[in-house]
Amino acid sequence: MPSHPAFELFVRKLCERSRLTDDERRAILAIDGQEVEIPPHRDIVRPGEVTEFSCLVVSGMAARFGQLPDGTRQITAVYIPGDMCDLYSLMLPKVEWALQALSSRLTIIKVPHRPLLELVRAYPAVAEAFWRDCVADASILSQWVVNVGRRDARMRTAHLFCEIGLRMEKAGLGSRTAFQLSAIQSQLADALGMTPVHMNRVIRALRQDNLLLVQGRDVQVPDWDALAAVGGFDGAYLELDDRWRRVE
Amino acid sequence: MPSHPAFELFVRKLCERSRLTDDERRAILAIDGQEVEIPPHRDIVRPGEVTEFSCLVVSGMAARFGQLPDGTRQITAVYIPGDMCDLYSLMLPKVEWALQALSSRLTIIKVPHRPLLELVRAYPAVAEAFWRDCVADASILSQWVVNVGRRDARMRTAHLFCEIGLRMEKAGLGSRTAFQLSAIQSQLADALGMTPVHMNRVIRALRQDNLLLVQGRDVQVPDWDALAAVGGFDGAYLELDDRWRRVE
DNA sequence: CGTGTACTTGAGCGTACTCAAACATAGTGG
DNA sequence: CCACTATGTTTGAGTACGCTCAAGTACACG
Repeated sequence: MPSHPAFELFVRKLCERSRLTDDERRAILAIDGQEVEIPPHRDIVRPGEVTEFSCLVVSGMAARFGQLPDGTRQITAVYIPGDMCDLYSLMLPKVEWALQALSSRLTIIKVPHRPLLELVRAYPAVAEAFWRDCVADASILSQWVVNVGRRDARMRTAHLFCEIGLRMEKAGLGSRTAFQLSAIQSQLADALGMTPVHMNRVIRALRQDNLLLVQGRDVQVPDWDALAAVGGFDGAYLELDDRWRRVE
Repeated sequence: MPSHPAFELFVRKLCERSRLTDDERRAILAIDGQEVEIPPHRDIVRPGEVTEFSCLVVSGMAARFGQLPDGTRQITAVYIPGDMCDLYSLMLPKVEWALQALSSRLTIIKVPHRPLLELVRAYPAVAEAFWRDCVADASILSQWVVNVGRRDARMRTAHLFCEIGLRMEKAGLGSRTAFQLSAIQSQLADALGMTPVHMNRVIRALRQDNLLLVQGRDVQVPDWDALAAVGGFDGAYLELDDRWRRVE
């Protein structure tokens, strides 16, 4: 019986960073959960909640965000198919952020914590692989702070599109120069710490410079190196290759 | 033979979030490393480097930061005594950030990865405790993004001082209303994504409102609740209590 | 007593914000 | 087939927060 494609994608990503035996891989693929469709604007998990599952993205995109008392939101992570959102919660089930659909159509698999915990306790190598996945997520988060804190709106935007493009390409969902982005401008603004109006102007400016063409879902990058230069982008932080992984 | 106080502090922090047996605690305390003093403005680790140790802060403060091509810096984490900086690097030895002294006097213990790895492989509960520590660090990082992305300079500053105060108090290094901060204004500016000049004005304004008194190393908070209100601070994200930790 | 480091203050400017409205586009029901 | 509605994008005008450049002050240290 073939396992779910999203799990295959997830395991493939893990194996890019960690060395897993066939046995361990099979053990991960044996896990399953409830596949659900999430309507837009509804929280999958809410801040302060104690969760009992992590979410594997099947199709569409999800985002993790923090919220201020006045309702202002800041997206702190974007998840694409094959990403296990909130793997963190396996170690700290009380989450301090919200998880929401970014796209109008999001399908996820709710993976219960219990079998995941049994898995990491049976296979230490899997525990390390999951831990490493969390660390890679934190590496992206760290870059996000730099992005929001020290780059201007134009650089920030270019940087985000480079990151998402590269991640989509690595996941086999289009190329870095042409992919589907299921997020509207005001959500991008929430990710980059700016207002929707200004977001619009920046995207427009990038389009006029022929650096970035966003039309509805479709994103096209005529000259990727140029966009990367504008964003000061260096993809090393994504930790997507295993050249320097510990192998002992 | 008594172990180093910094290790005691580290283990105490771990135990606030994770359940460890005496045996496991002793195993962690048995680790040691080289104690070194780090002069200011010198990197402990540099981006792109492959590290072979993590750093346990003994005294003073350290910071992790990202750097832009033009040399602009953004601090993404602040570490106080008892914190194991860069525990991340145990899983991903090639680091994408720099680690530097924040204070003029920083003493750390360079803890080699090898014994740490042997430890986590011998004691799965220790691996989980370390993993959980990384997740808590990421929780702080996530809040940092919200702080820099969506709060104005005044809120941001108040929030940072609330966070550091609370962490210092929990570590037994002063109270949230009176502690020693070994960072200069331009470093605070690097942490909050603003210029040193503006940082100065904001601190000054907070002082005039009798919310925050910073004088040299000394930080005093006349009315902590008021400062927390200004910063919209809720300490839950620090994950410093174990009420909701998984105990199974 | 000179030098270096950190802090303080001032003036002018620009990026990004706010408020507001117009314009697409797609879906829905009469 | 055309209002009608909802959602998202685009544009304009005015404002302000935080930046830059620049100078001056306080204090520690050799």
